[in-house]
Amino acid sequence: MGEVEQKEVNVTPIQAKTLAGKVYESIKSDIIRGELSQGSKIVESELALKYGISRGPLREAIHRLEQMKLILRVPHAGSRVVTLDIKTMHDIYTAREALEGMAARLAARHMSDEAIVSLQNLLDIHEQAISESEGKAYLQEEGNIDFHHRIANASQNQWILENLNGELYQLIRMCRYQSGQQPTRPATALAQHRQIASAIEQRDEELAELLMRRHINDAWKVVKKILELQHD
Amino acid sequence: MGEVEQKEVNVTPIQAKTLAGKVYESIKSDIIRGELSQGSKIVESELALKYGISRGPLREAIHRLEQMKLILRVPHAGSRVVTLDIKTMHDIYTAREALEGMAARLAARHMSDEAIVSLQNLLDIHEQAISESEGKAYLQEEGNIDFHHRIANASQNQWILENLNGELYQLIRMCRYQSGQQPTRPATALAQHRQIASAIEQRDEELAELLMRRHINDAWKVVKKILELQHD
DNA sequence: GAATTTTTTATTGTTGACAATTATTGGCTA
DNA sequence: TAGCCAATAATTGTCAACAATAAAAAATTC
Repeated sequence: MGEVEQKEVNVTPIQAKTLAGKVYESIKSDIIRGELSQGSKIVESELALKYGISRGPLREAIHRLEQMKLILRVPHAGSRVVTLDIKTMHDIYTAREALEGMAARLAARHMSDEAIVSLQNLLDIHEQAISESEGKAYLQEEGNIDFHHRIANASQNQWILENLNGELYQLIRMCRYQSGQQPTRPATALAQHRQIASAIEQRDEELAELLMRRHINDAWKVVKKILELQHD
Repeated sequence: MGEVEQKEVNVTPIQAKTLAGKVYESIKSDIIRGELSQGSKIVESELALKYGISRGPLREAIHRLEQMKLILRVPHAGSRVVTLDIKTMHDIYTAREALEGMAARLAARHMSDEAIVSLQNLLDIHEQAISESEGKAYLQEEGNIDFHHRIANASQNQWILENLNGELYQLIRMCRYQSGQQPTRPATALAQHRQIASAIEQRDEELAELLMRRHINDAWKVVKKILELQHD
């Protein structure tokens, strides 16, 4: 038998074996894609009818969405889809800067040599994708996400991992999706990714954290401009 | 019109106006105080009977506890009280270091002059309490918590605020409570608090973050020793 | 006697009806 | 007509019974 270990990491392993879980995924998708618009009211009986389930599991789905900060709920008054204004997004990017900076530091400490090689291979593929197809925005975006996921995984910190993958990335995806952000500055981002990977390879924790924080801060500046342009 | 802005921050404003909310608070207290021991199984019907409510709101309370990472739930198999082993606590303290370090940086940027004065007054009171009553462990602990709360509030970052006050502090309180940790090194902690307050007063963001991270890292070392001593 | 299959039991997931609360509307008074 | 109060409607919170799933126990077979 091969000693190949299954690198299955618990990144929301489709625990949608229950009705509430499935509906949670559906509504989450609707919110991120903007089908349920920001700030719109959530009425339990409506959604229960729409998804063909009773109010019990739907309620549980709503609670999970509240946990993911995708909806805001006030007792006896119902719930609304979250509104991603500039202040909210700034808070999120700042928190992300802190957590992912720490994740990069931990990755420099814990990432295996093979994982580092694999990470750099990923960046090679990313570079190729950029030069070959200048329009393939989607692939570039996926590559970007993949890079950050690997750093978070390599941190081996369960709390940071869950919060990055869970709340933060989803809210960022939602913002990106609904503001129609193109894969801005792909070459610049790639260069920064290479720097970070290099710092990790050299086991330079301090530098890895510094570069990651700078990288995320740069990303925020771009997002901020887009949001300001949009909401004026 | 006075330009005085209401600085009311949403620190869990006792939204226990519903049955589920009250029972959530009760169970949370039981878990933190160890009445429901770590790793013990949670049976819905039992708890519903114990607290005199039906399974509906109890289920909601359980979901909230899961959200706060106080219990772990697996579909169709029930839920268990979380077990705070050393690895878990290390993850939590590391995440706290990242978030609260950033909070200190933001506090140095945003905290009002009056709030800074008030913060230093708090430290004076803390110092007095230490010298006067060497045994009043509880008060010292409360002062410690109060200090960190004020920093988190001053960050004006909703995400960081909610996650520090919500999940992280509660898990830390639970660990502290159940391991019977005395208010270790009160003089040292106070000195570090003064340093941090001073950095904030001087609006030195870099220093404030650095000192806060060092402070939390020191606290972790103490906790780690206690846990190692306990679980051997 | 050990292992596997089947039956039983315990626990969670789901449902629809009922109660409580809040928001809305209509009517009344100043 | 404007403002306030009461009645109504809509929505959330709660309950108890039912269905489905998974764990535990018993029985059967090799």
